[in-house]
Amino acid sequence: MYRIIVTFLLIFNHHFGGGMRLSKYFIPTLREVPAEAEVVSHKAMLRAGMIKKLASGIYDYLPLGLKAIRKAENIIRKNMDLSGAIELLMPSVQPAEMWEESGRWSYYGKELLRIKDRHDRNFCFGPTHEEVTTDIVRSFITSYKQLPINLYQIQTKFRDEVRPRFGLMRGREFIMKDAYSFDVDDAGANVSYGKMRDAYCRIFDDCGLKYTMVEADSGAIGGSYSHEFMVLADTGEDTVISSDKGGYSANLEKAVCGDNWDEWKEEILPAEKKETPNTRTVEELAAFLDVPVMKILKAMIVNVDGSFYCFLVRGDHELNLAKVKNFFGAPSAELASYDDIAVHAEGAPAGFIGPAGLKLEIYADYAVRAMKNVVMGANVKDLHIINANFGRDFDVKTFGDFRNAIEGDTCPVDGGKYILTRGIEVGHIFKLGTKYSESMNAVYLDKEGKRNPMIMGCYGIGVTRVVAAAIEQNHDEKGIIWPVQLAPFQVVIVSLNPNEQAVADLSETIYKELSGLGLDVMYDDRDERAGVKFTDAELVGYPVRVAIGKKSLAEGKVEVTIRKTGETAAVKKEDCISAVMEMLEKLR
RNA sequence: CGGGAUGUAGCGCAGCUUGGUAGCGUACUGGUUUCGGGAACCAGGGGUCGGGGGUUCAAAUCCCCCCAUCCCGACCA
Repeated sequence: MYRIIVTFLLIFNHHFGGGMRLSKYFIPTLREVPAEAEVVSHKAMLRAGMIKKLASGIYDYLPLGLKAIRKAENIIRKNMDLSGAIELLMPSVQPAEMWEESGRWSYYGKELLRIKDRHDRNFCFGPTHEEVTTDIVRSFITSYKQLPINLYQIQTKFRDEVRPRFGLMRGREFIMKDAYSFDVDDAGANVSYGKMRDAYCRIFDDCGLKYTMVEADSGAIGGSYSHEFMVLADTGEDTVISSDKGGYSANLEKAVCGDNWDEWKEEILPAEKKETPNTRTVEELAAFLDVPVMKILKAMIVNVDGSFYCFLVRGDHELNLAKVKNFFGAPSAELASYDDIAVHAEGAPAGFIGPAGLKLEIYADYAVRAMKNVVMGANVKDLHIINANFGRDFDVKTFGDFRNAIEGDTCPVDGGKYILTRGIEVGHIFKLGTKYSESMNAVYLDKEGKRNPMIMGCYGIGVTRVVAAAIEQNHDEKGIIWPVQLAPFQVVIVSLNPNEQAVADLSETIYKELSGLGLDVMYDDRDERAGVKFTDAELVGYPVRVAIGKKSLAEGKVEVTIRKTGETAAVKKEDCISAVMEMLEKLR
């Protein structure tokens, strides 16, 4: 019996925790930051010896980095399994046929890394796995009785990003958890979606991260919905819009702007032409005329899938092309090129375009309707019209929500004021509908024996990005401050005088006891000076540090320190284990 | 893809203008002392100066081409 328990403990430790001696481990910390790193998490991961760059956007995961990645993966795996999703593993290299079938071989641009095998057949390195999953499901699932099903994997992906940057934050090769659900009908798909939403909340809670779930743009794929999970960090690449009343949050592309403007209380003035040489930007124009930027009517010519329209927004607002695209239900919308402007703007160069006299349909943002006595382009170089007014001087076909929200806007959902924060997109869940099931013929027979396409959802988490985001959110000038749940090692034992027998013995004892409890313990037994060990410990970011040295040991004590707060307690050596456990508990 | 910059020892940098035997800091190896907050001294090892071509008696340095890496932009006229 005893032997069985011991065996179990050994296995348990091997899989779920255990100790490591730093003298026998591999954490190549750097004293100086490689010049290539710009953002906090990138610098910290390089300095802490977690990653090494192999090529642009492609990194080695060194042991410490891999440990953190595995922690995140295990939290994700546990919650995915709990939600009823089933893990499998699909190939990273995929045949072009799959992608031709779904129509994405030509649609997907240069981000898709295409490769050929020795027989000159086309393959790609998978940036995502809708096609492959759909192929599996259509091969084996034919009846409503086998549905719903949700399959997921944790796999290395490759996207040949235009501009990889910020280390693991936007790499080309990265690790992703992706899940795909298949349902018999819309209601079922909504249930599957809800389960994933709940699982994602649990995952990011379990990771110990501060995050928010926001409504996201669902893009051109179906009229369904989508949510993003954002880890909040000042250094985030994305803007999160939320109402200060807490009733709404969304990303910038999606965040709704209301038709809730009061008309400006101004007397209507006669329109007048003004020479405005070299005022290409709104700021230059406003400065030249000495009027506020918001009095300027910004006119832009937009190429919506080959058709051209003019869009008007207030000078201090920005046009949101995603909203334009969705308004027309078009696959693409972009600002017109200079050549196209020359054709469609009556010869006026960019900067002097105005709605009056254009042979294009004019659309305007809601905020424009409230404007009075505006400055607009005269469609002639170096000429603007001041005191122009809607109805008298220009017309608009339709007003709509066509702009980016800004701080202080009134939220049309709950009436609060918009607040902008920065976030890092770590998860995205998506109701796909039948896009892939229809193009790839993933159908099932219902109770009546009729063929129906399955309703799909897809759900992604950037595992490596979660790790980077955790650092971005939790660090100080000394280094990383791991949330306990993601920490590669929860505790470090720093032996300050490894050559003193008493110190070495006690370090050894405490090390064995803590690792015996299933904790991930790093024992810094190196023959290094105290300063080196402390600095490394802070850089690597162990949540709890136990310092054992002859000075405090002379009084029978050791020091236990919390990385996050710097809080240190000198505890009796007998109480060390319980003090560590207590601190770890407090940090969870 | 456009603009800017950089490439010299593992890492951080100088040298380049004005061509003439490749340097500093740190890291690394050996030794002595030290060692509870990145130790001191002594002695060492380590370089296709991103690659190719050109000019020259002579190129890290000047010229041309290429490559790589980073930053900014590629939506606000």
